[in-house]
Amino acid sequence: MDSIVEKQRKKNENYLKLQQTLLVKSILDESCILNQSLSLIANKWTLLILMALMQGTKRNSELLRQINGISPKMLTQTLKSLITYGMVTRKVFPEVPPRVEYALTEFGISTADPLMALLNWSVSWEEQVTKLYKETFL
Amino acid sequence: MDSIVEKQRKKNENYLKLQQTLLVKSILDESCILNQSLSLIANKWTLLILMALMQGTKRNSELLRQINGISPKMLTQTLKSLITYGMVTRKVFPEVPPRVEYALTEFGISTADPLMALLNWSVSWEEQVTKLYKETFL
DNA sequence: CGGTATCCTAGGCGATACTG
DNA sequence: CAGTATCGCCTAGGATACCG
Repeated sequence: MDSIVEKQRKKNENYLKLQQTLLVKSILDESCILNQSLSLIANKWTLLILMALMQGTKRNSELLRQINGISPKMLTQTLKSLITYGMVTRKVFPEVPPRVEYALTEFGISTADPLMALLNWSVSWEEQVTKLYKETFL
Repeated sequence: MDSIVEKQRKKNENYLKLQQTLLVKSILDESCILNQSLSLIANKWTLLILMALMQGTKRNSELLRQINGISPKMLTQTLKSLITYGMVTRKVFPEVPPRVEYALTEFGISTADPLMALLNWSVSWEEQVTKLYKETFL
């Protein structure tokens, strides 16, 4: 575990790095690289599917059961886009009844990095975030 | 700079950490903490405003000029939500003509952590991300 | 200068029903 | 089991015009 001082140092480091990056890359544009990547993963179910598949290969029905509230349509739809993104692979077994397995590609697995950072941030500001979410969206 | 081997180790670490977290926290829900925090920052202009303010205190007109494509309405609207989120402060100077300055709070600055992680990921998969973004949204 | 108010549209998302 | 097809809502976001 990092000490508090260490965490503070890291925080300022990232703050300064972002400032520098701003000067180098033109990212104050609606199609900046940050918005581009966000638009790929910031959908209602994308995260949840990625997270579920981090546990390993899963079938359609497993995902349907484990992801709370998702409909078959949205599951298929989101999986489709994840496949075209190259984040998920789809493997069909020619059996009766049919069996289809979904798994993460290397690209899909790589999303664990930003997601972990977001999770760490979310947890360290959890009270604030949850309060705001409730007030704003519920 | 980390070596390639070191980067690979870190990647697997995050992958495994996420797996473990899944077991502990119930995050396969549409109001999981990850989706909650994403819903706060994953809007079209939120990121850009946060990034712009990482450079320091700014006036309304400065933001309007620096953020490519944003309309006055969306700037005000997004700033408002950022203020209720406690990420941005608004300071009015009683002058003529009026002057208003926006700055990041500690909470706002803290978003540099997940944003930096997302930026690192975006850059290391830039070719892929940009290609997908173009195909999907343009 | 720094906002509001009003109207409008595209598309994300849901519900329901049907197929191989 | 693992999908498609259809319809329809709702709201984020844009255009435009008007205050203090």
